[in-house]
Amino acid sequence: MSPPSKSELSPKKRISDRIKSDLKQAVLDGVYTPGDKLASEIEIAKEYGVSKVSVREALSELESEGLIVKKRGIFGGSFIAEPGAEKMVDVVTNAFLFGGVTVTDLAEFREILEPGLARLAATRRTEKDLTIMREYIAAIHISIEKGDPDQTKAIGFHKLIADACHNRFISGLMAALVHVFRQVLNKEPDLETARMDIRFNELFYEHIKDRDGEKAELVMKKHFDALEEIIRQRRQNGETIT
Amino acid sequence: MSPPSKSELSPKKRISDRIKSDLKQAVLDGVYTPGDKLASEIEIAKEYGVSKVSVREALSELESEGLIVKKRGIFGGSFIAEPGAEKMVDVVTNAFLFGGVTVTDLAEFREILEPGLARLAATRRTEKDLTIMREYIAAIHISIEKGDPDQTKAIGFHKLIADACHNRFISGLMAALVHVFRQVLNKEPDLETARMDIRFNELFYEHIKDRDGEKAELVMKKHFDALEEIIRQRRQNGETIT
DNA sequence: GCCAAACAAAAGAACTAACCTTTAAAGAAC
DNA sequence: GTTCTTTAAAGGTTAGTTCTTTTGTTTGGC
Repeated sequence: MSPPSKSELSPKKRISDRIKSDLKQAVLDGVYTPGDKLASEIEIAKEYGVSKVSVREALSELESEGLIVKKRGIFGGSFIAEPGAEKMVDVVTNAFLFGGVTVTDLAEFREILEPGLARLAATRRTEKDLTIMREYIAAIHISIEKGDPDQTKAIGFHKLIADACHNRFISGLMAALVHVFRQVLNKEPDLETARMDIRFNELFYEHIKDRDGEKAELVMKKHFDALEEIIRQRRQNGETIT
Repeated sequence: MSPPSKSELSPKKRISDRIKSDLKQAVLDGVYTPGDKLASEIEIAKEYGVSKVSVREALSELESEGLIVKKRGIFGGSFIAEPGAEKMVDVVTNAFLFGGVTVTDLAEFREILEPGLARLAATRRTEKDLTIMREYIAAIHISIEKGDPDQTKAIGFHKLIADACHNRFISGLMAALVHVFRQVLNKEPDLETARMDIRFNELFYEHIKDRDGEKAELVMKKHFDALEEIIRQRRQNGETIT
């Protein structure tokens, strides 16, 4: 019983699908640009000769996909979303939560990717990137002194490194990964790990400041090795890790 | 699931949002597992005391997010989607098309990531992975002999390498990237490039077969260097690249 | 007996025609 | 000038109904 080669004939598309792809194509064709306001639901319905409900279905799906933003009230409507890979966060989160992806998968991925990002960030970083990193490190120091070493904060530094690459895809992807890890991570204050992380961050900052991609990459590798060691120890202590 | 940052107070959630998050939570809680059939739209509507239009809106969005699959006809209904990061393809495509991501961004990302994948694949690959790669190479050879060196096929090998890592996230991500590049790539037959690609693929296959991660990584790096050189030459010839 | 055509029923897809809620501009009251 | 109230447009929701798809079952012809 061979599954009929995926999509053979017409799975009888919904009209909402037609509206959706029309609108996507219109954006690609430059008919709409971010911020543009679409016609109202009723107008679109008339235009297509369909009911308002079908239009709503299309628009709702487009919104859940991050392509448009809906606003209520007078002078509300549907607007083409501003560029930005924010929705990547949700999708990666979904892929993780519902797509059979494990934390181990994600950790492995990061271990492969991030040393390379470190190297790139060192060559691309601007003064502004450095400033943001400095401020971030200072904030973590304060939280450590307060005795509240929020472990979910340390990981945020990795997003800053990604941002310093000045590559929108990389920034979006890392934002998503950081988001997932924050949800999953052990939230109990752990001074020892926090101190290790901050030392890494500071060391890393120096190499990035010096535009030393080689060392930045190496430090990142060592950082992941250290994390791996911690995980291994915890596993031995019987802690379960997804 | 969206980060509560942006929105401060109650942007007066829609009821479809409540149904959506309820269902997501139910899946996370293990109430439903992949393949499970949900109650019919009418039943869910009664259960929540809302209209079935609202339920449809929720379910349509969930389907567009890849969480459920809807089937029509008797014995149809809504079913929890099988795990698999297929939807990642659409999201990454969207991030690229509508999120201000350029082909250059993606190429850069691949250049950073894939050498690492090559190394991992060499250590993880199974006999089955090798068989699939062999068959793929053979198919490309045939297409070259036919004088139809489909350039979009060569890139498919990168997906096989990713699959050999046996990491669902990596597989999903590479599927998405390959998909985008296939849409963007020059589709004109180019025998020279095709021959170069196939040589790379064969070389790569050997290293993976020998479980030589070191060499596999190196070959991948060189492959990207070569591609970069081609791009640079084309740019000098005045071709525009997104 | 066997296979094809017709039928039946469940569930999603779509429509109609209302009414409710939100929201920000604009005007009124102070 | 500031604050309160009005108001209209657009999205959000509802109820009831009808259309379409799909697959198991039945029927009928051979």
